[in-house]
Amino acid sequence: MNKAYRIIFHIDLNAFFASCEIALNPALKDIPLGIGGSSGKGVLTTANYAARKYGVSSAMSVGEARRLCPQLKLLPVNFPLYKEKSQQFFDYLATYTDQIEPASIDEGYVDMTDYLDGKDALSVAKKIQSDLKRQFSLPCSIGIAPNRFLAKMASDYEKPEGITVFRKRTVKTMLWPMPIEAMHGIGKKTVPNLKLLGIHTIGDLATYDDPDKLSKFLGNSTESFVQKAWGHDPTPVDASRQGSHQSIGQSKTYDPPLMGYVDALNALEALTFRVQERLVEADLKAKSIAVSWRDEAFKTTSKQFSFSFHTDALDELWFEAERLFDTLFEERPIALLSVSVSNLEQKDRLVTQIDIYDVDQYPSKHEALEDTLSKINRHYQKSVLKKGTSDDPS
DNA sequence: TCTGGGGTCCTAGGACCC
DNA sequence: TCTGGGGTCCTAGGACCC
Repeated sequence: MNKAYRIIFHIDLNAFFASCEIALNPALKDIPLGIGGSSGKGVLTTANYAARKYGVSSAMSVGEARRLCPQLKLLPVNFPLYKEKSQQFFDYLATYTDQIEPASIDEGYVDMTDYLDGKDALSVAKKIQSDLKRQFSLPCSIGIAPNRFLAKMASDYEKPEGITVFRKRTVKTMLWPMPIEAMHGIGKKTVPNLKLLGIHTIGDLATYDDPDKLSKFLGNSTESFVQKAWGHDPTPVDASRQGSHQSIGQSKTYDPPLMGYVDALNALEALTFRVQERLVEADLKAKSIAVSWRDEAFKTTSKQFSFSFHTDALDELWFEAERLFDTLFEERPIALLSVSVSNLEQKDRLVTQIDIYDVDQYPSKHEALEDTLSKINRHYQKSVLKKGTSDDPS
């Protein structure tokens, strides 16, 4: 960990959901395949490369995909399968080093510096690529570079199944000619703004001479974007992020939209239930909960509440979810509902703050629970009452 | 061609504290 | 009667990513 020069791999599984389906059923390999939207609505999460030849891509609506490729085969999302394949992928990487930072279900940064220790990076990358294909039927692209940003850009350079090395000294010849929209972190809202400044390539961004104008569009991140355009990225691979969460959320699109309060509340309950389940599975407790909904014009409204404590209790989460929803509810169609918890803490790292009850004091666990619930309810009524009067001008 | 479901991080204003 | 400067936390919304 003390070498000045680091060698980072960014490994990206190609057309991941589709590749998982093909691993399960190899006959699908050469058939144009889309994952998601199998109800005939919605968008595709993934398209395999046979479908991409027709211009079909991820996030495309099923209608348009069908228009481009009428024979497209659609499969529903099989998330448990993808989780399993993802686990195989990261377990395999762990045979090299523990310096792995997952970036999503199908990609990760790996600091290979210590492992390589003089070995040829390109040969190792080739072995990783062929092992993943042979053992798990997972095709991938690999970027090799001295930092995370360059490694990410390198893995994008050739897809599918490419291996690309980005060096500091090739930044001007390989990175700079790339269009600005290819830069990781620059999205479709920012691109037109940058083009207005005459910035069309990553090189244009690197050499732009008016940082004040830039920061109008890039804010506090201006410096870091410009540094990245020069091939600099000091952010280390952070292995502690393995399996960690900043938030856990469940959302669902309703088509047709939900119309009434009761239907919406039922839907909200199901979402809250799942969130709580996942929270418990992850051994976490949350301090904040948020409810949001989207109307038919795609406008999203949200409301959030922070407890004075961390919790994973369904009654507490549901009480707040429902209350938040009540303050948001309007008699209008609801196209999407979402419940999410954040401000998470590992359960075993939390000290029990209040000893609410001592089971031994009570004749039965049931009575203990009843008493606790009524305490909690009183607590909530008080806090709601307080909140209700806080706008009072007196 | 209308727009899934899972996330992360940033921004800006306000409350509150010292 | 007017009112600094620094810091933290909270909230709503938005950009971006896969």
